Amino acid sequence: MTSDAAWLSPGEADAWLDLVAVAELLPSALSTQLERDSQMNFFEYLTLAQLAAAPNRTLRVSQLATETNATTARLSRVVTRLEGEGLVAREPDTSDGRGRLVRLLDAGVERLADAAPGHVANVRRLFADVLAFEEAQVLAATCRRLLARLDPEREVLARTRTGAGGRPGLCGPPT
Amino acid sequence: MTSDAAWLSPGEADAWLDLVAVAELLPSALSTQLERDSQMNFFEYLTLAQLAAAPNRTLRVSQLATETNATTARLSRVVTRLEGEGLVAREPDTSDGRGRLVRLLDAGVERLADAAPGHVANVRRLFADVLAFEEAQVLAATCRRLLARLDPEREVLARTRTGAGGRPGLCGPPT
DNA sequence: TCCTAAAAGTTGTAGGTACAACTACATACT
DNA sequence: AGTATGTAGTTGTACCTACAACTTTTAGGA
Repeated sequence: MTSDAAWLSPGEADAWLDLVAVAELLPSALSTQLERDSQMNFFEYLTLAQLAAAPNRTLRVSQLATETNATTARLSRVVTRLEGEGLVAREPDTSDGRGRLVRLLDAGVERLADAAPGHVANVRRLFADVLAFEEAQVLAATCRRLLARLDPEREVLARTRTGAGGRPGLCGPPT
Repeated sequence: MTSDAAWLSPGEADAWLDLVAVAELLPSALSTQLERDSQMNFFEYLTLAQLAAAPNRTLRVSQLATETNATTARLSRVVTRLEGEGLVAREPDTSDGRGRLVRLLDAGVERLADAAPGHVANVRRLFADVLAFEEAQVLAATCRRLLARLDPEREVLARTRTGAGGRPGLCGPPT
């Protein structure tokens, strides 16, 4: 929007590096806490949380992938892990034989509920308690503009039913 | 700053998830382009770029680590890789026998110069061309507040000599 | 119906990263 | 000097993820 010169201006470059630093440090900060306190990484937490928010606690692999910002390959491996711990189950998709459904089991709900308080406290410490509400909203709006470039399909596929379950694991305990 | 309730408000949670999505997608988007076009990942690019900006193209391992938002363990492995490709060299630190210096070699400068146009074009596409300058500055200010929590030592250690070399590889070609 | 093209998942393989343990050196204190 | 404590960096090990190839199923024509 500013110019289309070959290089970045110093101001742009500094801003860019600040964003890159956050992107680099944030995921590991989340996973570190969860691995220490709850024997799971952040991606697994997000997977369980998205399933908990889904109707019938069930989601197609591909839909779960878009909601967790991952590829189906990555998700397949994670589901295998979670399945091995008895937290989720795979079921056939009767409406389309290619797909498979992933369902959150009671043990998974329990595991999410156990992990949630510590995780949310961490999110408050790293994010919610640092920014004023207004500031967080401005940040989110900017992030959504970036996401339109980072993952154009996101607009189309995801957010169809977002927030339906009240975001268990963030806004409240999983039911 | 807003409240210290146990859970997040829906507005906070949505904002949080937008930031998390950016943090998840941004690094891989950068690495994908660099691996395709220049046979290096984003972390390696950043390492070379920070060295290029350093006086005498030389930095201590620990300082290079803070400037790339990494641990020394991770950096040690990356330096070994870059050394194997003849892009950097390790030298003893005469002022402190514990430390080691990493110096960017001419081949490394060349490699960075080759990779820079494609990478910067990607940064423009994903970031600089998406946001107005003002918007990017606001984003950066917010990121810096988050970084204060994510990495408290950052304030102390880094940014001592930041920008000294004009950010080669972002604001211009490496000299 | 048959055949081709596309979509959904899964997995072999390779490579990067984290944690913790370890070596080597420096600093402080007695 | 001599010892204890801390710092800088490296590496063994285990785990996670990416890419690409592959299987299965669906959808769209000829």
